[in-house]
Amino acid sequence: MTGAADRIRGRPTLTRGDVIAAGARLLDEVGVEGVTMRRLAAALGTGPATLYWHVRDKDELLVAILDDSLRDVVPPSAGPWDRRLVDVLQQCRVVLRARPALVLVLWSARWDLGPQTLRVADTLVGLVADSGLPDVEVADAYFALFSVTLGTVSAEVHTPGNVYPSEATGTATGYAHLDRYAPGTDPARMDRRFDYGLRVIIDGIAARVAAGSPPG
Amino acid sequence: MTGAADRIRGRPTLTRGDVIAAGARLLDEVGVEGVTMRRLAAALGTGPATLYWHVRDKDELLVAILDDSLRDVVPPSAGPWDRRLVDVLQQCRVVLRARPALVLVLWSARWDLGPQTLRVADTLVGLVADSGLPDVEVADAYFALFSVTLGTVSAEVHTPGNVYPSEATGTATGYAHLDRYAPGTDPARMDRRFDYGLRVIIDGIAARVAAGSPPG
DNA sequence: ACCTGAACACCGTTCAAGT
DNA sequence: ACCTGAACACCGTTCAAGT
Repeated sequence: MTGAADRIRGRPTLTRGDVIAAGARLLDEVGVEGVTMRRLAAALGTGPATLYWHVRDKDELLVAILDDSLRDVVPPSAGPWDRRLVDVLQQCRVVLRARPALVLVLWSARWDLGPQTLRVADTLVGLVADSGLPDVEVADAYFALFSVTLGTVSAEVHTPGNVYPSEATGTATGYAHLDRYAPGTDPARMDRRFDYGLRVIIDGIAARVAAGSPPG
Repeated sequence: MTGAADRIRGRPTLTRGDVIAAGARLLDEVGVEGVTMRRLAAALGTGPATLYWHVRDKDELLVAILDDSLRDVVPPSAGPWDRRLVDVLQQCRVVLRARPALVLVLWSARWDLGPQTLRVADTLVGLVADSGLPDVEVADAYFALFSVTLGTVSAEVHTPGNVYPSEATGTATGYAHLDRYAPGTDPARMDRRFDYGLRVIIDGIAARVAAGSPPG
């Protein structure tokens, strides 16, 4: 009784790929907290126990969905290192914003991630290295860029349309600097803020490279 | 029947402060995933329903614990803006590393946070403003520093002793840049990485300020 | 004002048993 | 090899009822 034979009749055998694809679809439909082993099973017309034949646990499922999502990230083949870097990180942001649950998977920073995830990470680290930074600094600089990218997604996803109180009410809140510089996280601002974050880090990298050896 | 009168006898009345303090203690003892309304109730010798008289829900409890934890963060009273900034962020890192569940609360970036949390945020934004950056850029630069701080805690807390495979096994993994630049997240490395992340952003800020008007 | 018991509507995971 | 039902050991939250 192979899956293929089954698929010819009305009773298709579930594959690991089916489970992951359905998981991704569920993530898109019901959001972060809606993804449940039981709900996923129901969407596949089976019981929760069945899923555990195809994936070890919920965490492995999320790692697999992340990997599948990153398949579409394709680095540009030409251009200066910083433009290519920003381009790839922008693609990552788009992918992660659509499936915010995956941010937590990436934060855990284990290295038993899928091949697509590692491919993207490898690409990014390579582009940072192209800056001319000393070898020991490459991973550290990569981490800063990575943090800003995941941070942007985290901030914009949890509370869309999130304006700092003094802007909304027009009255001061008693926190002078917050009132003045308005660190809200509404979508329009996060677009600018993401680009700015990457830019300021890239400027910092360029300054170090230009200085020849690391200052301060 | 006031709380004070009760406390004189053996039957002290529970206060909101008691619940929050016990919550913080539980967080320290059992870690992120161990903090449960039911477990917290048990630690206080009562049932879960009782807690809901003192806090609206679990989220409000975590916001309150975060705020209480940040009470100890005290900005240095003198020194150049960048040294003070790094000092405060380092204190934040220490507090958050002890209670990693709170990182998620901060990422959600709502503004109905406690007074201590807003005080620390206000201080940090003020210090960034002291750099001389144009007003519109202050919140953006703050966000980059904030991201690296929370990112560092996230990465080091989820998987302590997390070395990239090629370092552990001595064999290449097929990802050339990852193999070469070894982006592991073990504690010793995260110490350096945190400082580096802040440094590279501060250098970027300084470069912008020096340039007079923002480049690129 | 403050607390309680009991319930509602869920979770992730395991495991013996089926085909 | 793959699936199932039923159970285990939990969750957060609500609510009528008690003192």
